[in-house]
Amino acid sequence: MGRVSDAKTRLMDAVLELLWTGSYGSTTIDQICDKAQVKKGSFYYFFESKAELAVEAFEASWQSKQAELDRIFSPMVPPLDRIRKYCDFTYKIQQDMKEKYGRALGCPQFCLGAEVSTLEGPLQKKIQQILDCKRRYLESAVREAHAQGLVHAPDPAAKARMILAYYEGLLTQVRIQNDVEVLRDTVGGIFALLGVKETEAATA
Amino acid sequence: MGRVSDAKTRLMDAVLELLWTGSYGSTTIDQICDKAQVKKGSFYYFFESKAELAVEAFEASWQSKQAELDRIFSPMVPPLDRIRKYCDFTYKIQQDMKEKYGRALGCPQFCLGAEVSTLEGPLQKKIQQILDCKRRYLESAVREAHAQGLVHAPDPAAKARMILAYYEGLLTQVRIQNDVEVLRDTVGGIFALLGVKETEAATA
DNA sequence: ACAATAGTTGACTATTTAGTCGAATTGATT
DNA sequence: AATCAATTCGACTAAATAGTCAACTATTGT
Repeated sequence: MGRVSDAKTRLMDAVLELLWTGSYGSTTIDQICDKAQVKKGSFYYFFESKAELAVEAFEASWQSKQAELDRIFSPMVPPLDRIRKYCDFTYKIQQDMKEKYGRALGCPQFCLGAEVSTLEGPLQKKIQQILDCKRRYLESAVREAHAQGLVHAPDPAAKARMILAYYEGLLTQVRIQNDVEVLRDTVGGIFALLGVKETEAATA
Repeated sequence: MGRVSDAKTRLMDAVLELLWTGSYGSTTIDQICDKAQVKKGSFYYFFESKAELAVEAFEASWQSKQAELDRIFSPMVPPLDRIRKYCDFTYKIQQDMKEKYGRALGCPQFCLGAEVSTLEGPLQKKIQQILDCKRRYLESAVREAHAQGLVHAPDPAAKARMILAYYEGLLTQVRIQNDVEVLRDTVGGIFALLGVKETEAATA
């Protein structure tokens, strides 16, 4: 019983947007409440701190993102095509955000991770966990590509780490330079890291 | 005439340390003043804001870093060796910082850039400028490696951007995971991006 | 020695931000 | 339609942070 509300969801949406378009440090609880149209009393009814809200918000948004990644990294798709699709997907998101906010925004997890990683605590843990998930998607694709003889990658986990570093590094450059075109040849770089032969790379 | 002081330098040292071990948003003017042993009145005597201090501090620290980079990227050194030396240099710094602060810290410019890039303004400009400088060091090495037939890189600027993305991405992972060993095979990844032949890579 | 200048100080105000609480309201359940 | 848990609200306090200023001090050049 009792009344129902989507205020919690609104708060989570608001914090995600504010963190992405700004930063953790620059985002205040008042700002979050304003954007979510929720009074501060209600904020503290649902969450005990900005950090706790951020953890729940990232967790929830990651859940829905995973659904898309499951499609992109489907075992039904040839492994190198998964990577191509992933790059296209990312590029589109960045374009949309630039359209929507007038600014390229990069990767929310990676940026937040860089900002809060010296604090320790549940938020930093959650970020680490999400980034590790991303790596494992890549790892599975690399492993299969290796098994199929498309690349030489006896240690797929290590290769995936390299790819993720490159990929997140590019996205952060996109944010810093406010230029989506930095992503232009993401796939090229990843394939170079994998040592994909030109002939394989050309295959659509 | 008048009295002399190194308070300005102390403030710049303090802010660099606080930004690196923490973040821009988490660093307050009071904290900076405490660490530098300078009273707030003096802070505002020298600087008009945290942002202005940060710009001057990054500029100064970059000046001294450039001296080291000029040595590492000396035209007297074979181009691929420059890259090797640069990676070693970076690895040592990260180790020292982990030793000193009990934490791996990554790249101060890149982390700060990711954090403040949506603000626009002189600080973000300064960061962009420094990162572009780094890219040009790499670019010159890539260009020469290409000229010497060590790699195929008809567009050295683009290759340098890729390398920088990978390199900064790794450093940020170092920070997020608090693990310097992520840098273990930095050179390997860079050479893969460059398409260095195994035989060339082996050359010491 | 002393004037001029560069730097220092602490005590102050103003503003922003976090966090609290009790009373009011709403809507699902019975 | 009565109940009551879930939620909302606003007005509050407390704390942290930014920023100001006039008086003070030390150093340097003449």
